[in-house]
Amino acid sequence: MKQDKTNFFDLVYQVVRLIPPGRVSSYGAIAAYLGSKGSARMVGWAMNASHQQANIPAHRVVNRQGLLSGKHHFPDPQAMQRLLEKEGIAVESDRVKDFDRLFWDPAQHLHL
DNA sequence: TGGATGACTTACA
DNA sequence: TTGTAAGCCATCC
Repeated sequence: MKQDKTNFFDLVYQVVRLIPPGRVSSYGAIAAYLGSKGSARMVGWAMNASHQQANIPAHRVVNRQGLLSGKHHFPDPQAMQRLLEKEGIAVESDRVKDFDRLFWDPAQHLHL
């Protein structure tokens, strides 16, 4: 692809794609991995564009509180929770249970 | 060019 | 604990 606009999205896609099944990550963690800690909003923005991208498990990306803040942006709000539960992630009240335990930090696993 | 928006985060009361 | 305010950077009009 061209990517002449920015590779920021592409970087986000790669990180999200690297999230292993049964694990979740946060916008801030991805943003921090990309080098812009305060650009957590951009990660969400990139996720918005990820809908046109394949193999982007956006359902594994939640906010710092473990809330499925992006579920409303899915074709079906319940699809996100269903996918998470299908991978073995417990979801309670739109919130990931044991989020601290299931949290997957890209900078930590990618050995940045 | 500039203001407004956004799937966030942190800090303070 | 919950609510409000500011910061952050890229995109859109």
